[in-house]
Amino acid sequence: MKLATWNVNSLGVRLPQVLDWLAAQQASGAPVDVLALQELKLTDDKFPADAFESIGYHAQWFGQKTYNGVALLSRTPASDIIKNIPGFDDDMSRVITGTVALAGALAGAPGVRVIGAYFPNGQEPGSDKFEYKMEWLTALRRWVKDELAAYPNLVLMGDYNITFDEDDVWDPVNLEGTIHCTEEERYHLRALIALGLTDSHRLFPQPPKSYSWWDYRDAGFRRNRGLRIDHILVSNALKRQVTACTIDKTPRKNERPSDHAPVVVEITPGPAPGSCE
DNA sequence: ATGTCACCTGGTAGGTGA
Repeated sequence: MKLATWNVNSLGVRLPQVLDWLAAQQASGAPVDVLALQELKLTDDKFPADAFESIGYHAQWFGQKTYNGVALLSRTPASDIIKNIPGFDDDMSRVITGTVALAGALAGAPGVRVIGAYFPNGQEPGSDKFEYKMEWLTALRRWVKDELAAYPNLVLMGDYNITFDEDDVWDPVNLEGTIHCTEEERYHLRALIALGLTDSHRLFPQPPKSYSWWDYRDAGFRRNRGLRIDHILVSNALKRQVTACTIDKTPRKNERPSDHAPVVVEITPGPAPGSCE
């Protein structure tokens, strides 16, 4: 089972690239089962559900004019949809959650709870937007704790706008303490991990200087001046079944690319707990 | 050393957010 997250920086602009990418994955023999999209930048009435349906995907979406906006695409329908963080009043569309069947699992096995999220950017430490980011992170953690208790198979993926540590930063010395790299943000990221989640990326050997975002300015991608801010966190129940995690830089080489690359995990259901190996 | 993109409003650019 393949799950992915991609901040497309305007689905209106990037739709052809998303369709192409999904088709290429399909052609490779390992189609994406679930894709979380961020920064749709379009209202719900403009969401191209037909285009996704025509290539075999169900969609759930939560749009917003100009900014934000998230969606979940899945090859089987998602159920129990939640938009944003329950109990946290927010006028931005940042989170969409649903349950999908665990492909390859035995019939009747519990599905996977998938949370797709576009974390606040935060602009700069000390700003109002940074304060909002901190409050949002606190609310997210409180809610994810409850979701984990209800759904042991859980994936939290999206654009976190936070690096874990210097390995996620192209210039850790000069960017220390700047947005995406502050101790306050990283505290919240570690606190999510402490709920019982694992960073899929670090379960496997990865190329050095692996990033998921490169600034459009200053030829950031060509010079690999990037940050790893897009993450796929998996619950402990799923961790043993994660068999791969990669950042696919291919779409970043397109004409008019998003500034983010998709991050992809493979989950291969093992034997049911208690069964003989 | 330098270097962007997308979207809005309200216009034939400027502002905002990232």
